Amino acid sequence: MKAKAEFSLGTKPSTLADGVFDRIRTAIIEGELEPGSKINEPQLSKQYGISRGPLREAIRRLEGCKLVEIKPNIGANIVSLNISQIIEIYEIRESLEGLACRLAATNAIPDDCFRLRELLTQHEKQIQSENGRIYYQREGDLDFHFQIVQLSGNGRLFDILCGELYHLQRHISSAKSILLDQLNKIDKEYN
Amino acid sequence: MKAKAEFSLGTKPSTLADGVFDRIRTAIIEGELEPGSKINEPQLSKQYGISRGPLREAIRRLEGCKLVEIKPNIGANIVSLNISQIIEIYEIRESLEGLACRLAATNAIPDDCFRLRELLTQHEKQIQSENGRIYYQREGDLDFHFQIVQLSGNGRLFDILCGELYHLQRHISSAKSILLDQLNKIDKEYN
DNA sequence: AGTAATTATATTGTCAACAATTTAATTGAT
DNA sequence: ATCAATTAAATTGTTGACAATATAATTACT
Repeated sequence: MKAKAEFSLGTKPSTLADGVFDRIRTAIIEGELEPGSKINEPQLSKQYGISRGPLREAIRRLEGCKLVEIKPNIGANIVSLNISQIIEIYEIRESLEGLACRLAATNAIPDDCFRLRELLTQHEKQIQSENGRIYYQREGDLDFHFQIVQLSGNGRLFDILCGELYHLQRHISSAKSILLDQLNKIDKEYN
Repeated sequence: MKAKAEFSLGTKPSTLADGVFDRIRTAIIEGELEPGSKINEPQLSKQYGISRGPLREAIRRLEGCKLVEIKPNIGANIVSLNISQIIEIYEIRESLEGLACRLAATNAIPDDCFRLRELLTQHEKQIQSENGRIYYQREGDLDFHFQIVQLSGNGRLFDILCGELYHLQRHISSAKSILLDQLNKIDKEYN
């Protein structure tokens, strides 16, 4: 009887906390929120037009993805990885993607192999056309790995790699490209 | 000037959310909260004497550890693993503990090796005395693995194994022992 | 009686206000 | 002027109330 149902098409109805979680996550991954910077709850809640309650829940979910670090009574900071921490991630990827490949190899049917090969050639083309520069910071790089992990059939492996490590990977990449941009600017100024 | 500082010794002052997170986590791991059961926020908040705000944050942290699963507008359930999911965890442990061993082997100094050996003999004794029954459901089982992961020097590896997989491991073990207890009871009734 | 619709209850989601703590600014002393 | 102590501001932590949604119970109908 009531006048509701304004939305109807494609808009997922999940909670505010989940929605803002997604938005902040991409903001972190894209480098929009600077690594190491502090999260200001009043500011962010105003920016996203929600209350601090759901925002704090979103931050706790981000903590679960290892994208922010929360210190009691002090606040949350966007994660910032030093070189040794990046190496740590690569060590784990090295191990887990080996596992993923092994499992995928036993699961894949011919059609899967075909699509993988197709993806590879497609990526190759992209690398050639962009001279390899932009490619690695976009999601494209991880597509191939992503597919293999999915073929492994191990859901938890998927969670760890695709739900955590790959995000950090992209976070690193964008942080790296931002640094490169800054270096380029400095170069220009001093020329 | 004010009369405060009632606590003084050993009581960590962190937030309510963190405290209740710890308590619920051990409750889950110990099997006190039945796998698959629903989390009732009003009930739990009353039980732990806190408001629903920090409780919800604790639940979100538990989600990060993969100990509960949250469905929007429905609620959180204690995680319940079927056999194939347990196998998934073992596959990952197999891979990551291999990595941990490799790294630990390059880092360990003679003293570390000595302590590891000591731990092993100690565990062996415990297994003999308890006939191997109680041992595996206690933390003791994971001590040795825990030490090796620490020696690996890879902090993120530590997080994944000790912060998530080992907890689930203990969760599984206690769930298993509870099932065994129930079977024993049934056996007795029918004797 | 069985099932669909409707009402009632309970639970989750969200908000705004208050308390506690930390950080910044100000004051005062050496 | 420098540094410590004190006050002020801002931020985090917590709570209780209200809105929205889902579950349970009741009623009405075939």
